[in-house]
Amino acid sequence: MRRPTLEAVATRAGVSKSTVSRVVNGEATVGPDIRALVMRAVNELDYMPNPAARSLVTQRTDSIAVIVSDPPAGLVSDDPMFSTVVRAASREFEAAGKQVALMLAGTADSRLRVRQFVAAGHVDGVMLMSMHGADPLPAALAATGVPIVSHGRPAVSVDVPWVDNDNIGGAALAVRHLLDRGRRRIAMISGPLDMSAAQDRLGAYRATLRETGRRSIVAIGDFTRISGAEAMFQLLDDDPALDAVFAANDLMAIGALRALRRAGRRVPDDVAVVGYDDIEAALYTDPPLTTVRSPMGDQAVASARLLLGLLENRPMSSVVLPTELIVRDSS
Amino acid sequence: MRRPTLEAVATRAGVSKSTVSRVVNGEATVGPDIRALVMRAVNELDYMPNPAARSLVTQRTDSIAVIVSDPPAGLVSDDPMFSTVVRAASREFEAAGKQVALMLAGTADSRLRVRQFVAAGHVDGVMLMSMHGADPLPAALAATGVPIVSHGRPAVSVDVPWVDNDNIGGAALAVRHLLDRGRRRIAMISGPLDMSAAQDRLGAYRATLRETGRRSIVAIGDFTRISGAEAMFQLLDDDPALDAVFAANDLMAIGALRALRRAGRRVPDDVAVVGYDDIEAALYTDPPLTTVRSPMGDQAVASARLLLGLLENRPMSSVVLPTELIVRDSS
DNA sequence: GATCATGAAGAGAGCGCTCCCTCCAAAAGG
DNA sequence: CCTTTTGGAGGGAGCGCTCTCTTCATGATC
Repeated sequence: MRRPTLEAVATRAGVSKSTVSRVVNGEATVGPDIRALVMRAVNELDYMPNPAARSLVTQRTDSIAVIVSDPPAGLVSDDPMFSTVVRAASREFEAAGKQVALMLAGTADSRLRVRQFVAAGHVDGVMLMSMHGADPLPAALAATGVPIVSHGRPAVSVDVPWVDNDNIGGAALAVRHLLDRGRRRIAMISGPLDMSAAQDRLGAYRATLRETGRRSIVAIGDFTRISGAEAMFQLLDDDPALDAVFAANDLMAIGALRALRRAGRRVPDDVAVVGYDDIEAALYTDPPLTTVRSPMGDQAVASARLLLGLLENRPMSSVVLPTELIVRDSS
Repeated sequence: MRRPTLEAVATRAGVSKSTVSRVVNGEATVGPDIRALVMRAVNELDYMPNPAARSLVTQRTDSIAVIVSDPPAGLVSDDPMFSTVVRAASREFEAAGKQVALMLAGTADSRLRVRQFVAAGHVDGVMLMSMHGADPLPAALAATGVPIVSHGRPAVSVDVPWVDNDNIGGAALAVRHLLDRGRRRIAMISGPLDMSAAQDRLGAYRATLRETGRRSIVAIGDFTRISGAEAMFQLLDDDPALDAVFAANDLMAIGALRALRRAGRRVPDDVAVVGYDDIEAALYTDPPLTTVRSPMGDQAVASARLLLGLLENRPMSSVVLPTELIVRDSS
């Protein structure tokens, strides 16, 4: 037994397919009595339009690809960014009647898959997340003509509108705060330098220190807890006298906290720590983490809205959201 | 300008649509020379089959709905379970050539959306995540005839195969460990009782204590950090002399750790803490958290495989995965 | 009463693909 | 040499829907 079709509903209601189509799509040009008749038939048969047939003719799919650059299996599995951003964006898209197709793009294989998927017309739009600099995906997708937005400014300049937080301003906030607290030797744990957020935060750290004539001390991580811990150990090695560290995200700050504990340093007495993002976990560290709040959820929502606007052919442009320093006990 | 169709490829290669279709779908009954001819035309035109047209006739979509019961906006945004499970399952589905459609099912509205989406034939199968007891969704979806699996045993008995970890065995492990450590007054922070995992963990806690003639002391949380902290305060209020607490997941254990710190109790000296799940964060608490490792990623992979098997009409049955106690410094 | 404007409903082509059926040529068998 | 078998290729119906075009009824206008 097959699912009922438009035609079945039409027959049952004693009207034409066209009329049923009009009712189902909410067009105004149908008399109220006929509309009621059709609705009754629809309900009786539990009719639902076949999405494949519909999108075959409309050339729309009412779905959006959310593309996450996935690390190789096993790495960074519980990234709070993923959860927050995907959820917030999904809610926004669902509210607009768009379905979210989630795709992981880590390997070259999966990037090919993604490109094919998008080029085949599976989705009406694409939202990119956490793109790395070397990634050829944004350009490849832009070439398909499908509207794209990037959550986070792409590292290489490519003609894709984006939404980001004020990484430069936020990082400057963090460093100035440490300076205000009287810290002299402020180190930084940077994110991977092929991501614009990492570049900007590092750049602002350097610039701010330079203003006061101080030297920068940097170790590079990859935004994971473990890399934060490793970077911290290295920094302690490089400059045992450091009295503050600014981590480019909270996850690395958490790793740094653990490394400092292991190394016998007290926070904030010996070393002050400031993170970035203000994830929920920052409230639960010991001591609670001073951090720069980046409005991750808002950023995701803004990205989604940007894309939705693009789909309606409204002129849209990139957005920078403000950040805020949240002072807790780690600094 | 439109994307090239099968017909365009056929014309260019000088063969029939049927032949192109055969080549594109990898059928064996095409001569090697003709196949090469067609492939050349495909590449030259950058042809990609239109998925809507294809699924209109095949009645397949090659996609899977992953349905997450989403809490109201703003709550538990950075659930590590979400990230781990969604990613692991996605990878598995993608490897099998299935696309993942992510749907949030929190409100009654969204549940209706989900039901319609599935009933309309948008997907070939459904994977349910973290279903609560009262949720009518599993039954409603089962009625559509689309294959379903549940990640986590559904609370109410419904004819849906599932994959879970050994909640009873795992919780018993945790409690026995605390008893072995000489703890006398062992409290528990339970998860929401409309979820089977919470029920089973609580049940095993009670049963294990009963064996040794001890009283159980329980507070109920909802698997979030904040609820863990609140539950911990309540437990301290109820029984200031408690010397151990078993939290039904690590997030709540982390909340409990913070509450204990605020209340001036030392961990593990005054109060031992054991969690459940072994999320990555458990390694970074102070002190590092003793916990029951539930193989979340494996469970997600197993759920995905179960569904993929169902789609191939292979007979499949529910799975229980073993757990393991990871002893760290909090107990 | 004849003409025209208006709005509601029906007819049917066509979206791009798959898959059943038919056809044909070459190989195998008598 | 003719018939039968076989495998590779083409023809074309039809999947379920939308949307343009057409038709028809109604009421307004002269």
